[in-house]
Amino acid sequence: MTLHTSDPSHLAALNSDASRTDAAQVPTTQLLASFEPKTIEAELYAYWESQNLFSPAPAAPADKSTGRFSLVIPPPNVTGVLHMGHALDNTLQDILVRWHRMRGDDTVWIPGTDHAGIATQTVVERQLQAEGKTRDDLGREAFLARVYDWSMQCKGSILGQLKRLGVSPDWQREAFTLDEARMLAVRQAFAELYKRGLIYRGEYIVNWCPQSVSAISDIEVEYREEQGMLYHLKYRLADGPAPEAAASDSVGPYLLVATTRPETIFGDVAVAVHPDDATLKHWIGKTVRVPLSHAPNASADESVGLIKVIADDAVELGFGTGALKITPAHDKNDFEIGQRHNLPRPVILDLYGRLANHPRVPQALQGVDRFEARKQVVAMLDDAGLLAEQTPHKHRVGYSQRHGSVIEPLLSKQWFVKTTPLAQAALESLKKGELRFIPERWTNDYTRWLENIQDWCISRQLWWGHQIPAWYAADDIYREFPIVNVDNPQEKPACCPRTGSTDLVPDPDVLDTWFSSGLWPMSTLNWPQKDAPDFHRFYPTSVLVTGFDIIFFWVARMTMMGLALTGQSPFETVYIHGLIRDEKGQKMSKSKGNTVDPVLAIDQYGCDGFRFGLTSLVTYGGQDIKLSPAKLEEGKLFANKLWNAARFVMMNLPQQAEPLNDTTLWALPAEALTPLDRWIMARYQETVVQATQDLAAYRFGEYAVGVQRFAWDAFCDWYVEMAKGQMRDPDTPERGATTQLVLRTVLDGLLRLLHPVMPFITEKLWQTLQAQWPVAYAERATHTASSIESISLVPFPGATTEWLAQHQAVAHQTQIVLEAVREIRHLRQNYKIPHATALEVIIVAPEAETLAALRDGERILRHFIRLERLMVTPALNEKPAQSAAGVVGSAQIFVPLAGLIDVALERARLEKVLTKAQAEHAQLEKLLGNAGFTQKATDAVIAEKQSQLSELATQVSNLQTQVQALA
RNA sequence: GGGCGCUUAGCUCAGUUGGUAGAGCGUCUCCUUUACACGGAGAGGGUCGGCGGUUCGAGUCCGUCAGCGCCCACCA
Repeated sequence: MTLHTSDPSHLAALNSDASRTDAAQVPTTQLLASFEPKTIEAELYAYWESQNLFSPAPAAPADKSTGRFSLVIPPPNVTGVLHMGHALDNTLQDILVRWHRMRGDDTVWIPGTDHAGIATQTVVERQLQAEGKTRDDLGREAFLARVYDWSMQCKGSILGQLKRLGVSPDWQREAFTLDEARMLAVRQAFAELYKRGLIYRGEYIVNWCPQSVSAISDIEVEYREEQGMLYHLKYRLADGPAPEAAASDSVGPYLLVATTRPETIFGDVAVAVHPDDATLKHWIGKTVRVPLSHAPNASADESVGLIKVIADDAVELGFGTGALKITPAHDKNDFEIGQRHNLPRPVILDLYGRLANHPRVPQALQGVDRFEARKQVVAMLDDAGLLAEQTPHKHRVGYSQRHGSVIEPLLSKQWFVKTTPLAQAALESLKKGELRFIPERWTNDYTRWLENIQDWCISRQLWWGHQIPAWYAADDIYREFPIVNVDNPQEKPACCPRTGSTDLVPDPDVLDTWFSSGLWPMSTLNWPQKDAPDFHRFYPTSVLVTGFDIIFFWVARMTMMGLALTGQSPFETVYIHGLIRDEKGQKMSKSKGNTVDPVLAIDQYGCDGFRFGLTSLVTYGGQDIKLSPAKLEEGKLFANKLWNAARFVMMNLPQQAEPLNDTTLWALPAEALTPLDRWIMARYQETVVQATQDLAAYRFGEYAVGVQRFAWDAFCDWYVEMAKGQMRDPDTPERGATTQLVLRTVLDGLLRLLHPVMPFITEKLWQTLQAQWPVAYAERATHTASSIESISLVPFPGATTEWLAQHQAVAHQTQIVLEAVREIRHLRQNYKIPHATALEVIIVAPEAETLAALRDGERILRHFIRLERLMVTPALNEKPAQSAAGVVGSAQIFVPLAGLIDVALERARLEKVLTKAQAEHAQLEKLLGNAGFTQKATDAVIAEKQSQLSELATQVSNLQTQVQALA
């Protein structure tokens, strides 16, 4: 079947095919005997997209009672590849979105991609490198054009992969963190925060990545424990003997200073000791000489190497030598100490991580890479007799998360966000209950981080990104006086307010990618554009679905920015799922080579099977997920099962033009229904209730597994099997039509229950069923007035609680019949009675209700068990001899097998069952005899225990009789 | 140094207001019955990591110990 985008209904084709078919011959026989996902996925997705099925109605519904559901996608990197984390994240979002859409909520899910500043720029720079060029060769404009082109090229690929997942975001609203609309938001946000003093420019220690030649933020640094060296260096008293003249340990006095980074000694401006350090106290105020400061260096000032010993309690007593060298430009802690003591801060490393051409640095070392310099400095120190000791030392080294290069703390002038007030607002909002985490425990991590937050360095010395909307007068060559057009952020400022100069140059730096990501829930809804209807209609969003790894990077930044700029938390709920790991529980990573490509998995298991398998692994506690192919395989098998169940139903349904109302079945009088009809209907209703509760509580795994159990166990294994009998029994032809009604109605509900997690197969089966015998729904999803025929737009099943209340007891009684079937099957298997042998079965049920249920269920028993003779009686004068026996509730089952059974074997088996029943009985008796229990337990619990006790008592006595009969 | 998570059947894991345990896979047995062998029927298998406490009652709450994993933190 070909789909034409202009064809309003692809069902039309289906219907017309069907109408040409002979009425007796149903079109569904065209469905293949096994489900082949590939044949339907692309076709249906194209159909959905062409019909704009994922877009909400043009305007918000006037009816205020309609629910609202909005969420934004965590935007994948535009040049990235879809991984399993995306697959899980987006599947869960899609489940929510499809569910809410079916419920008729005003639903939108906004898709998009992230420009991923450093990551993307790096890749393109590598491409250039391969061509023997640098970004400077191209120039800023040409380079950006090239990155942009490449990004757009990649975007199609990642979005295409996303579509393979069958997700249903509103593609009409697709956004990109670096597009025009998002740029408006970034500039507005920057200007507003700047105006309020929440963004500032200043010179501080930043994490410098010498490889990307840019600053990065604190959380982009990853610390690894490493085995390094701790060097003890001799800082001689300045007025002691001339140092380099006599390189020997005997020359003193000197102060021993411990450091892991001897190459930074040239940036030393002091040595600090703790004011209470008894052994070193007397050094305070003395002047010492920085080692090697006399190394040949023509330009060196004689006084340069002379530094003071100061007191500061940031020095940890008892660590190392007790003396700390202070290098304010190359260590955060030293920077702070330097500030307190008003010390200079010479920068002795350049932007590429080499020792700089600085007068303090010996000429021989200038331009030498930091790690090479370290080796050379150590050698020089050793030669000069200034290295007292070197010991192995474990310490943490910062690496760029992105590049893997060692991060250099470096004094640098950058833009920062003053985060403390923003974090404070976020914490208050949390306290007021405007935001909640699921699972709740993530609240702690979020809170702790916000409480200890550091200012956020947002400028990057890159080209790919949002250029910082600040300018400088052309003659302000050190960029000391930024000019931000706070009142008209989208425009370049007219002139410098200080000098009136109109010759302005833009700040060359760009913003951290997370700055624009932090605005995502607002910017995608077109904040701050005038009259942005989406913003008013969908902000704040309902839920954010993401992994815990970006709570700090992204979630916290969004809440801070959202609260600061709109006064509202950008979302009400944050649902945090676990990480997908490989089968051994290891994190998936490209370098380990243990990644699973979701697209390949979809090819292998089918999208629905893949989604189902993945979802069934999701736990409420948000545990990490070990991805096992077996689970995906199970999903695939389930899809196949569903497909075949539907095939069976369709093979047994008439071709009918007159629509069936979805309420018809539930209005039938009880007499029109068989016990198993009522049983499956009750089980269906229970499943609807449970599935709805699970989805509402974000229990994705329970939802999926719960519906699966109903589908497979209840519907397929019991009802469909019984339906065969009900439809083919010549004695009760009237049952056939009712059974068809049950099959059609329950299957329809089942498909709708599963649609959120298995969109393709349910759509295909639903459409095919509709073509054969349409169902008309009492309520229709309200989010669109369109007449598109899709399961996405019909209501998610609602429970008919009155019906359930009325029939539950009967359904429960029928359960006993099914248990009897199981017990008899068990006896047959236990005695290895061939399947072909018809059995004689005697059931003794003294209890009226059970007796009635078993008598009503005779057809069920006869259908599932090959019976020669069946007797259901309240009492028996004489116990059947030579019988296999069993108990179900208060009833006894006998299968006389004269001469066939092994008396000893049966007796042993029964005794085992008896022992178990007796033990349980004894425990219950003890419990009920315990005054503490009867006084404190609730009535309901006591009543339940009492009924269990009486049933067990009956079973015990029955079993005892049976055992005796075999004596 | 703080904080968090996990430890339940051979394997992978559920188990949300405490009422003596469940699923899937695997194992064993049987069945090609006209939706599906990508299937059906049945069986076996657990002192819920150790110890202690609260309680009439604990896999479930508290304490403690052990093992595994993760996050955060300026000991040079």
